[in-house]
Amino acid sequence: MTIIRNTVAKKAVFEAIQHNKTAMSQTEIYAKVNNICDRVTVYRILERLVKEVKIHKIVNINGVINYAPCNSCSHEQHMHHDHLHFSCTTCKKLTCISDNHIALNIPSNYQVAEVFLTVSGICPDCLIIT
Amino acid sequence: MTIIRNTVAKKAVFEAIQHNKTAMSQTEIYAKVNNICDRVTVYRILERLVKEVKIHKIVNINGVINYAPCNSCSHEQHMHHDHLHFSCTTCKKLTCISDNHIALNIPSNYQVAEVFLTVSGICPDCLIIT
DNA sequence: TACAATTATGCAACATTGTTGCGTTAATAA
DNA sequence: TTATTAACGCAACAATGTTGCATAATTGTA
Repeated sequence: MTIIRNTVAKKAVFEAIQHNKTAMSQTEIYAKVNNICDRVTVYRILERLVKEVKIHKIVNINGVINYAPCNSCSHEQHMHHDHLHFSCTTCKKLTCISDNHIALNIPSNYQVAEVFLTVSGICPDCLIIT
Repeated sequence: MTIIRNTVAKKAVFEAIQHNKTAMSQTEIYAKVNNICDRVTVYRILERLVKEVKIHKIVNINGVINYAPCNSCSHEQHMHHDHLHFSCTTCKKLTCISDNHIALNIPSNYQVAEVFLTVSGICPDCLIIT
């Protein structure tokens, strides 16, 4: 059994994700914990936090992977609840709107792990500017 | 007004996408139309086909953009119907399962363009192997 | 507190995916 | 058949993510 270490960089990365309104990409996270560690380390920390189910991955409509805190969901819930996300085509920000419970009709020969629901469009902030 | 040209490479790319069961990435599409054109040209053709609403983009859970034919949906429908996709964590293949009509609760200050519904897990083919 | 075990890190180098500029080629209308 | 210009090829670049390996740092235990 491996021992999980709570390093300075890991704490910083986790807090950065927790205190942000929108989901962040590795680039944004790296910028926020500026100089605390190498960029590769950020990738490895994110990988570990996902494995520990403290954060989760969401892909925005451009294919960039974003990370959001995994509050309000226990380990068991995590695998089956439905995330509703908004991916802004203007500012590229990814926002978790809420948890929606959606009835899906998935053939029984598919083994479902997670459900991602992403809505693209223009977010309130960008609508104001335009 | 710009004139749309139907080139040899464009036809080949479109047919490759249409005749495939699963959605394909640029890399897979380029391999399938082998030597017919440059890799950059494939990107540009895909961009045009999306604009012409002949194919649509879907992002798999790893952030790779995939392309699927846009059958059974007119230009107007396209922007508003809900695509149900399965993204396999094993083989990375992206499959369109069906069109589901889903009731979403999106705050009115968000301007919705498209809805993407992706389910991750293990597809039937990979379940057999394991 | 000091030490040992091993997790986590930094650096360098690489892989993949996607983009841009520009000169040339080829599809289409007249 | 020719003119117009959309589409292409090539080269170079940019962004994102990955791997290997030597070194540093965390944590349980003595």
